[in-house]
Amino acid sequence: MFALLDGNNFYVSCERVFRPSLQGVPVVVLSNNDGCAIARSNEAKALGVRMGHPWFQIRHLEASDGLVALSANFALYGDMSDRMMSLAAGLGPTQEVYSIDECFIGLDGVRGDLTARAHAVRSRILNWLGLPCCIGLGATKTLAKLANHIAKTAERKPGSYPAELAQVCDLTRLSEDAHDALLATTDVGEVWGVGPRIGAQLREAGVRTALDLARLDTATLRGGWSVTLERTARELQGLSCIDLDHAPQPRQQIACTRSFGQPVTTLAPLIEAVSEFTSRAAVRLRAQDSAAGAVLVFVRTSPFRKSPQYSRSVVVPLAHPTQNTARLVGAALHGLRSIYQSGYALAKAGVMLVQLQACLPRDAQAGTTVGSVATSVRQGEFDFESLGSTRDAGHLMKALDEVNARWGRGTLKIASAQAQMPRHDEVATQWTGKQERRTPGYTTCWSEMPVVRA
DNA sequence: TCTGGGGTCCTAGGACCC
DNA sequence: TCTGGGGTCCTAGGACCC
Repeated sequence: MFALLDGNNFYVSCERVFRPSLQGVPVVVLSNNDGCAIARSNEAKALGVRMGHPWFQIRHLEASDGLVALSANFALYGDMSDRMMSLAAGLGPTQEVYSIDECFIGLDGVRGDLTARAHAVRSRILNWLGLPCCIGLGATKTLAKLANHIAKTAERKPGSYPAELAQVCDLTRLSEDAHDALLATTDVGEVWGVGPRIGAQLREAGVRTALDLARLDTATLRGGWSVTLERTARELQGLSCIDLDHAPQPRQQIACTRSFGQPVTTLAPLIEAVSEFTSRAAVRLRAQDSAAGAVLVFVRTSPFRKSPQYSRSVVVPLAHPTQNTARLVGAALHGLRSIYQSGYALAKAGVMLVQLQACLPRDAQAGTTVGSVATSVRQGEFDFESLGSTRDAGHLMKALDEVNARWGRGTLKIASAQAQMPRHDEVATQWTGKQERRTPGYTTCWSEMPVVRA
């Protein structure tokens, strides 16, 4: 048996904790570059603002309806998330943090009234942190997700579901008939694992509700769709197929990509941006103690513009897997130069560290054999391993990460990119995304902490 | 004028092998 | 005109998630 706890309109709720005047007001939080709405208060949803709605299409609501838009403050949301997850963990013995605003809790072995327990945890999170959340309980993860959807919808749209299911919905307490009746009033597209495409296909085939999907037979599911959807249908029937993942594996790839604040037409700002993206990805690479076997770089124009389109990517293999920022940046810039072409208004670039593997012991890492060099030369791989001593680089990276953790990101930077060009402020501001509505780092920056006056 | 970022899994099809 | 069968591995693309 599982619970799914999910923060309501999470980013907006985090902002409201520190600006109570935003309660009851339509609020959206915008994505990087102030591009799209990625979180919406209930009032903003009522105005018709969709998830991912481009800001330029809804900004007129600022004047007409008092819509407030804020730039995303991920440092704040991450910190508030850590606090919420700590309190959520009190619900049961095992926890899977599924995303920044939700977690699954394994409830096996928990005695007593689980519904009451869920209400208590929900109240604690609201009282101690100021964050509203909803909790769903079900026999499987998919049913817990569905229960959470019902708990949220019952709260937000009175009359859509029985009022007693608002905030905390425990499907395991219901009779079979009541359980089925709820599934029969839930659109199939609300089921976890059913997206827009599969949802449309299912409706086309006459499968309109969660109950319809639960009752589809195996042959139809495998023939018409995939094992993934079959698993989802089993889970809806109460047969647990997806385990709690309380010890997540290291990531298989690490990406850092950004849209630019303004179109970029020259190489210099690209070099700076790609160096920065690679450095950020490398920090996360070392945090999970992995090494990358290759670096992917891409640049592209905006698909929304009529101007000439250009989109290229390249994978640069490394002679040896590494977690050294200098080598990763070297590979990334090598790739960038190979795909860069002047004459285009580039809107976005990114770096992905791929072919990740667990870091080798230091001794094995330091060894470069004649045979491996010969192989890499023959295969045309670029040997960035020769850029510096591996043994010293490990200590250097550790120092780099510690200094930046202590004094803030960017205190120490790789100079390789900047050394090749004069430093002009306009170079940086060209690729840096817009963040015109950022709130303070209330809980993550000493100088921006809220001040309470008696 | 202005349209996010970061992941995972599954499958089909091509390359290659015998 | 006529062109096997079976297997593995890899990759690109599609679909999903938040």
